[in-house]
Amino acid sequence: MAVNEMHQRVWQVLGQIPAGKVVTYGQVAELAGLPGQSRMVGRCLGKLPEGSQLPWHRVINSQGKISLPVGSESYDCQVGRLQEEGVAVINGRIKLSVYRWQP
DNA sequence: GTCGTGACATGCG
DNA sequence: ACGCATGCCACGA
Repeated sequence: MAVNEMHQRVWQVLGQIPAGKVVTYGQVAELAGLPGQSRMVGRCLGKLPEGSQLPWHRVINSQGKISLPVGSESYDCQVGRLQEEGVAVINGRIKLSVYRWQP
């Protein structure tokens, strides 16, 4: 089944994201070889184990915002980590023009 | 086996 | 800038 393989692709892409940078779901999907299937990326992250060690917090939507519900632990965790890595999060928004990782 | 939902993206009004 | 509608695919009820 290719599902497992595409998950692997996604994990690998996440690992390539440098600290202090962020990427959109579409970007990850494209790098993973799944153009247009950004939903799969998001679904994968949701299924991600807690001790996966993958920098899922560097993945945001095309609007430069975090897709998680505001007030949830994941959201808070993501924002905190991003800010620690030097990413400015203003009003829950990130400047993609500055922090977007481009390979 | 069908239906609805989801950590999305893009286009329109 | 914002909300609504459509497309894409996998998964659970």
